[in-house]
Amino acid sequence: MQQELVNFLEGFASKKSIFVNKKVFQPSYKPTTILHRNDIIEQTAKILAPVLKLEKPSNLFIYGKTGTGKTLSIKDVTDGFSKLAASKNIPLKIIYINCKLKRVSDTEYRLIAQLSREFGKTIPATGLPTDEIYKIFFNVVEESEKAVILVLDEIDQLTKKTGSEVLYNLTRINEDLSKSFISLIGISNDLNFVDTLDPRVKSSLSEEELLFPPYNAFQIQDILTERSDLGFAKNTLDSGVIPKCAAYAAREHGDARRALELLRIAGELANRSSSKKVATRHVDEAEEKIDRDRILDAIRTQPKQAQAALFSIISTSVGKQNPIFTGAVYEFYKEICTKTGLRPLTQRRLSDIISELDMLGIITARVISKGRYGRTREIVAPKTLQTDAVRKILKDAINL
DNA sequence: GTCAATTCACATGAAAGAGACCACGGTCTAGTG
DNA sequence: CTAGACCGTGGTCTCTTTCATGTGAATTGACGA
Repeated sequence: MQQELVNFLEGFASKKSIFVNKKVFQPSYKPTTILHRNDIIEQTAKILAPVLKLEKPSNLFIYGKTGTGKTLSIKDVTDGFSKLAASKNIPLKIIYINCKLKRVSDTEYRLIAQLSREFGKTIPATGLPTDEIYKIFFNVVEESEKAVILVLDEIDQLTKKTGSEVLYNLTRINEDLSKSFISLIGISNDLNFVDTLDPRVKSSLSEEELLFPPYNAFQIQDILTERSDLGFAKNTLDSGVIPKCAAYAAREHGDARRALELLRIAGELANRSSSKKVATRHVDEAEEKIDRDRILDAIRTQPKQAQAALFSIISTSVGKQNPIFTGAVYEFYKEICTKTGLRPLTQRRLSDIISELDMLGIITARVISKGRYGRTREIVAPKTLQTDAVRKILKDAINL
């Protein structure tokens, strides 16, 4: 190892870290007190209360933007109920499922299979007819008298992919159950989600609704202060740091998760640059780094075809002032494919890939009409992507 | 000059196909007592 | 006789292709002033 590096590492090891407990900044960390959510937690608990008398509570629908404490608050409430039920011997089963998890619970089959697994059944990942799975699930619920509360986080992801069929079946399953019942709690980031639902599902799912408002800058400051007292060593934060993180996050619709991440990265950057304190400039750097990392990560994890498409986009737009269009990208893309031996996709598919890349925030693409000269997507690759480093990553990825 | 019709270059939708997984049940095979 | 290997069938899931339809404004061309 190079002497320089050794020196650095020695210095690094002997120096005191700014952090005393990094875990408190992780999204999975569960604080003992949840700030600024008391009233909502109380309401939720009241709605669910009948379950303790083995009466079916109303289905509950919860919405609010990301990082507004939805998941955290609900988990807090349900944990409370679980404990209470356990101490009073109430047969209550609370199942929390995140519908976004790929290959676990993002389709009808997988969701029901996952539910059955929660009851201790072993279900193959695929291979059985869907109604078979429903039967298994039904039987295991009906096996003994019990109350089931089903929390479906990111429920919008589920219906986006599979339609509202599943939800309809789940809300209706109570009609056939005699000993037990299932209450649904749906959580969604998408405020308009309910309106896109099938009306039958809509009315039964949202018997009760709760909205999690975004945190304002002061509330985020409270949260950050609380966490940093736990996570950072004493007197390692410049006074402006927390307000700045809070301000950034409040601007992005009050996302507390993001604020915490920002603070953590800023701390890490300060650590690495071996300064004794976290300064506001570290926050700026952190903001930039998060952005960059997110995009690079997204690029790296894309499937090959998408990478080839992105490479075509970047290559065609490099050195050009004007935005480029789908047709040009597709021409270039076909060339790339013949060069690399990749099977070229149809333009139809490429069009979808481009809009997917846009959704991921990697590029900007919007549909414009050029009148007589047709209708197409105007694609802009940000300057930060038009670097040799990015192109190299992509080139390697598609073996060019 | 005005206005509706036309036209371009794709976008967008729906449906269906291909191929990878997988479970299940039946048949065959080889090893065991 | 039996455990395990080996099909064939039928199911899900993801990624694509195929076919069909939609779309917004620049351009065109007819019309009237």
